[in-house]
Amino acid sequence: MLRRDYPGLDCSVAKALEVIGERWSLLIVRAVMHGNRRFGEIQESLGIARNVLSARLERLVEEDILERRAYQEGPPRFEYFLTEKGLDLWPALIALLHWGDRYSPSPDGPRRLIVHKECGGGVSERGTCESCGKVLHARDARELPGSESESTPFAAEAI
Amino acid sequence: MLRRDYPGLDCSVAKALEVIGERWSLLIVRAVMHGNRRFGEIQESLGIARNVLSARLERLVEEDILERRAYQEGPPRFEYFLTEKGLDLWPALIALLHWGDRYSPSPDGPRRLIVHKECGGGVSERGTCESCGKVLHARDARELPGSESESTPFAAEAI
DNA sequence: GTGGCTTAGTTGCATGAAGCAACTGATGTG
DNA sequence: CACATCAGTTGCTTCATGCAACTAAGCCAC
Repeated sequence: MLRRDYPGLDCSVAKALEVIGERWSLLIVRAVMHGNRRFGEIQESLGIARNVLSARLERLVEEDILERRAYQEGPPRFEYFLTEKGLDLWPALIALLHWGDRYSPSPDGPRRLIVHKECGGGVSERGTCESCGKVLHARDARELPGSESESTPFAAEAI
Repeated sequence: MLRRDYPGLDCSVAKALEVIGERWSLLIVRAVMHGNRRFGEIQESLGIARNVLSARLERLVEEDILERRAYQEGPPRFEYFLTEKGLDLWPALIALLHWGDRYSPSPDGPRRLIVHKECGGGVSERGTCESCGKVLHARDARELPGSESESTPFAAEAI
């Protein structure tokens, strides 16, 4: 990507893309929302090269989108959590997810179903609950297995 | 970016990013929404290298996000317009714009103001009208000058 | 009709990011 | 002691990006 910034552009979309527009960045955020917290988990779930993941995590922590917390001392080991700033990417992710679903659909329907924790209603393209109509945020939603089954807290204890 | 695809990832966000996740792609879509239709206009408004713009436009046309239309024969000249698929990126762009605005604010308030054409109300992070509450789409909104003044049809005649 | 201007690209080259595989370092297990 | 695990780091190759210069095709003025 040569440079990650877009010099001279006074545009909020460009500012956002300077932070999360690099290859893999947004997918890492999504992986963490999905419940992957450790280096190895994220690496495996995305199939990203380890050196690239290392660089991206460092930058995402620098940008205050992820937080790195030690979960043991022995050999120091860390987990990555989303900050508020990171969780606030949820509406953008939901919009992209719906767009991807609409225009590159998988043969067996939506790959994963995001639902409102409280009432179980589907989450619309705009991040609102299709059943109760509430405007949702990252912590209000969780992910259902869809076709694959795995761990499924969409930002459940993401903090 | 080496590869633009994310092989092996069964995720709608990844599918979306395979199409519009390359450096510059989303900014080109935004530039066209903003009213830039010609090669030179887009190039100048973004400061992108001409060969890269050429490659991106070709791909966006291939992916049916932009449509290339001749506006003269003499020396063949073209303009680029958004398709429905391209216009449907609006909610994602709005979400990113708000996120960028919140976390990389410009010193003099929002860089550009997006408003509901019909009633003049502001457009929320979710792409709804803050005044009348309607769920908006690309064609329902337009852009106000903000701090800079320029042409301002946010997808006004984007088709 | 020759030189210059505009528009929309294309070509060639230097740089640097991404991918891959192998390695490190600290620790825990049989 | 040998081996495995986890979280990276290092070295190397390949391909995308950015820059600048060039092409092409018509238009305009003198």
